[in-house]
Amino acid sequence: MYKGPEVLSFWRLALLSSIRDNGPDLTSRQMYILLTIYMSQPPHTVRGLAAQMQVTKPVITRALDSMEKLGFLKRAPDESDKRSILIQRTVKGAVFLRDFADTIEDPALTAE
Amino acid sequence: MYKGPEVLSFWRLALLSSIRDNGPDLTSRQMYILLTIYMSQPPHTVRGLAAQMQVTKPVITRALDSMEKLGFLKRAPDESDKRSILIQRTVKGAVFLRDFADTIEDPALTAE
DNA sequence: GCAATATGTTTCGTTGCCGAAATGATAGCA
DNA sequence: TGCTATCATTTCGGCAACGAAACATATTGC
Repeated sequence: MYKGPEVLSFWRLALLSSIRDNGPDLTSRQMYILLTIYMSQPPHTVRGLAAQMQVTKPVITRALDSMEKLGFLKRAPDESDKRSILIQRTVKGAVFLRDFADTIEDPALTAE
Repeated sequence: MYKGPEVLSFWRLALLSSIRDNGPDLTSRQMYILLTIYMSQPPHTVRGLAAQMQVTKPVITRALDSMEKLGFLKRAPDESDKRSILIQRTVKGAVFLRDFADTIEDPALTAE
């Protein structure tokens, strides 16, 4: 585990790599949602994410809109409760996260 | 060093803590600038940061405006070249970063 | 001294996110 | 059947960020 100044150093270099990477720059909330979809067990719903993050549901809806437009995830109807939707992964989203992990893990990849 | 999925897990939990923290939510660029001011040797100038981050100068100017308004840093004139400014630390900025480090280091701090 | 260059800021128009409130659709319950 | 609650979305006005270009000021070089 990183401790003290180390964690800030890591965070700083990771940010720099990601800033220079010229990919779509997601907000913290968008990034957290994306990571959750890919790293945590389904099902994922708007209300579930909103509760977890302690934000309102429109925040989730809008973040999903943005990332669905990018092709990083997709919505699917929940047949057992038609008020709900299920948020699902896409290949493009998986690739994006894989690249992101590589980028922040090894800052040299985007060094000048 | 974190590797593979680990780095994403760490990043995800750190984001969640920071989202729930109810502090000012800085953009990636703002956060990187702030970390640089506090962790890297002065002098720090607009042009220097812009070059480092590979962004345009207005991006830096506006980020400095935001964070100066928050009291996280201050501008000081460079007497040796009056076209330049020097970006300096503040107590409030140091406290913010210290809290941020604590928060992302120990997600339990903001657990429900 | 004066044109060319460099620094940081401001302006312009655009885009995107925010919270709060209202809406449409579905489900639960009596 | 109706009433209420829940889920997600949309709307509204406001705020903040973006890139590109123009700007004011200061410095450099001929």
